[in-house]
Amino acid sequence: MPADLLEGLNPDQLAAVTAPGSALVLAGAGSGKTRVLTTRIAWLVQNAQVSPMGLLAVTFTNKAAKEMLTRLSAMLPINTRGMWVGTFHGLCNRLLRAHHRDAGLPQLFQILDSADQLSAIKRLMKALNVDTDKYEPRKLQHFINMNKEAGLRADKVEAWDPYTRRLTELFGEYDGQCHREGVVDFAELLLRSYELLSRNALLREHYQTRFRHILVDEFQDTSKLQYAWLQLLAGPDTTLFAVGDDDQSIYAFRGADVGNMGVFMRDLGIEAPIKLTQNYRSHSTILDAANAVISRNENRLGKDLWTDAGVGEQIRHYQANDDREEAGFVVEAIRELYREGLGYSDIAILYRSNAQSRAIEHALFTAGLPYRVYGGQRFFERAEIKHALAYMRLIANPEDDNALLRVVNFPTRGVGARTLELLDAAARQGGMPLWQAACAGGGKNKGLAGFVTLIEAMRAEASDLPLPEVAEIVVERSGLLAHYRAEKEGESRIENLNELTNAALAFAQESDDHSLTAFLAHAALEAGDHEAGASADAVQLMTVHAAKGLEFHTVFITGLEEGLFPHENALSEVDGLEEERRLMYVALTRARRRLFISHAQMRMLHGQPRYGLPSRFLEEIPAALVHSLNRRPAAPAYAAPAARSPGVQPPQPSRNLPHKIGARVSHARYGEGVVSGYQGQGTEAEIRIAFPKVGDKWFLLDYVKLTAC
DNA sequence: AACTCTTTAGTCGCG
DNA sequence: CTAAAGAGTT
Repeated sequence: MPADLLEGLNPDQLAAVTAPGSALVLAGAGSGKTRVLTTRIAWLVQNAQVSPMGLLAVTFTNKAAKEMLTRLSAMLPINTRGMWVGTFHGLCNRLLRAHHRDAGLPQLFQILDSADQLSAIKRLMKALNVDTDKYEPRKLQHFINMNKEAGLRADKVEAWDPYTRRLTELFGEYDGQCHREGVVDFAELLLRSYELLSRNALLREHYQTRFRHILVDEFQDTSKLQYAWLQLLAGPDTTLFAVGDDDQSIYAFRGADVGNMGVFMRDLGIEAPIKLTQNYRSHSTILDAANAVISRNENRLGKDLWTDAGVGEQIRHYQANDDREEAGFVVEAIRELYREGLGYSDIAILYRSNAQSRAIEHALFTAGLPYRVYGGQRFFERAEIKHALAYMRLIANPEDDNALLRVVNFPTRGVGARTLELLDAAARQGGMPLWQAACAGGGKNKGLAGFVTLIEAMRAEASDLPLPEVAEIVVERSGLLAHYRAEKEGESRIENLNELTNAALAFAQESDDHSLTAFLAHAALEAGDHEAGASADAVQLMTVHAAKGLEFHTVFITGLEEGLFPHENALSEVDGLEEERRLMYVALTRARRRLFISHAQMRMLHGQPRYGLPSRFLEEIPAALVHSLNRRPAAPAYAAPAARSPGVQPPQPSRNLPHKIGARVSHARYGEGVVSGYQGQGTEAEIRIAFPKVGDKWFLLDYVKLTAC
């Protein structure tokens, strides 16, 4: 009954769920966003008689898509089969597989993840004899992806200077190589399916009539291209329902464009967004702090979170002398919380950058407290798994040069650099893939011939077997298992290889397409949460970015120092500070009940001491909401460095000059020298040292390691 | 081909 | 400092 469905919704949530036309929902942190989204889908099916076939819901992460489906099947008796629910990339993949001919792709096109893409780019640059000092592969990768995300192919990029012109040329060459090899990178999935829909009117109209309702989660994270893609899918009679929070937009650096929210309202003639401001997560002290901080931003649609859950505890602030002491404080506080009966997994420790986790991990480890660090290497990105997948890719398509190069000599079988050089030359001469060249001239090199035989044998053996057995055969026959058995530290790698069989098994059960290609696409699109011990009771360590969407009883926000949080690199970017502030807003709103914030006056960063002022975000939290845990009111935070280098004018307050001009210092490579000057600001700051033998040298102050002598 | 030494770079990171 | 990639050596 629909009545049940809508029970317990607040008036704003109800308005969102039952919105008659297109709507933009401004959903604050903890305001029941996912519930609104799933309830609306259920309501559309039950009440508005919309067929599941006519629904498309798109999210950013596989996790969110999965959760939506799980909740939905709990709400609805009917099956969710006909619905299109998934990530942008997942849905584009689906579209391109279904219409691969129209999209100009081979039926079994492979998906390159970012690492694959980078190695493809390196290979291309090598083949074209590009100077990789002048044109860095990573830069080119970024250039390509940024342009594709803006919807631009190489022939559409406007390049005014020779450097950009060359990059654009290489972009074109790269797309040519991808086309020849039948591979598609992540950005290409989107661009290609956008182009498919925009060129093919028949196809476009088919989907436009099919999808009556399109729902978008985390709309503030959509890029320009993703928005354009959505517009193509939405026909004149399609209702669009977008949910997002401009205050939680923290992914501008990877193409997200909050401006889409305003554009969306204008395009669809929406007068005002539906605002969900009642928060069901935190006490009001936490929300007041978050509201106060975010209110300093100028570019926002504007909303304040509120709750009827009560005031709650004050926020606790701790000022540490250094990062070790900060970590020690966190450990002590956690012990206390545990004694009070809190589970470890109810506690999260957040930091701005990954490098900060080391000190905290060390303290937790020494104290014997269980912890789990989020966002390490993902399952399908581990070297041994990528090796196994490369063999599987070769079974599916031996002309996959990327895959061949990855494993042609792994485990080693006597195919060295020289052999590869010859192979490459032969392939280029004949204008064919490496595999064909290897087959043709295979007799010359014993190892290479063995490789060809091996792959062919594996292909033959695997042809009629179910997916999990194919995985098993690949792992065994390729010699990977034997190789890692012989290795001293190969234990966990062998476990992972066995886990691959499990992953294939799980995939075969969940998906209705059991093909090898489908599994490979799955591996590329879902880097995988196959992590061991994920369910254990452990303190959760993660970056603020990784914490988005999660909530914890108790949250520690560490490293609240100028230059770190807000990060100095962000300050030089347009709207950088506002994005950092949104990041702080996300961090604050993760806490349900108890919030600790801390900063250190000194911290070791890249092996160098760094003195930081307390973050401005600390001052932006109203003092009445904060309780200081330092016995004495903290001394001015910036006393130590000034005292350390008397007489030296710091170029900026957040850095001290570690050595006086004229001081004798020692450098690991050049030996002893005399400090002769400074220049530059921020990360550019350099120190000049006169060495007796090599003369004057400039070093970046951030990285150089010097000892006084 | 395997191993070791040197060099380099370092914000955040979904698919 | 540290991890990873590249260069150089045996």
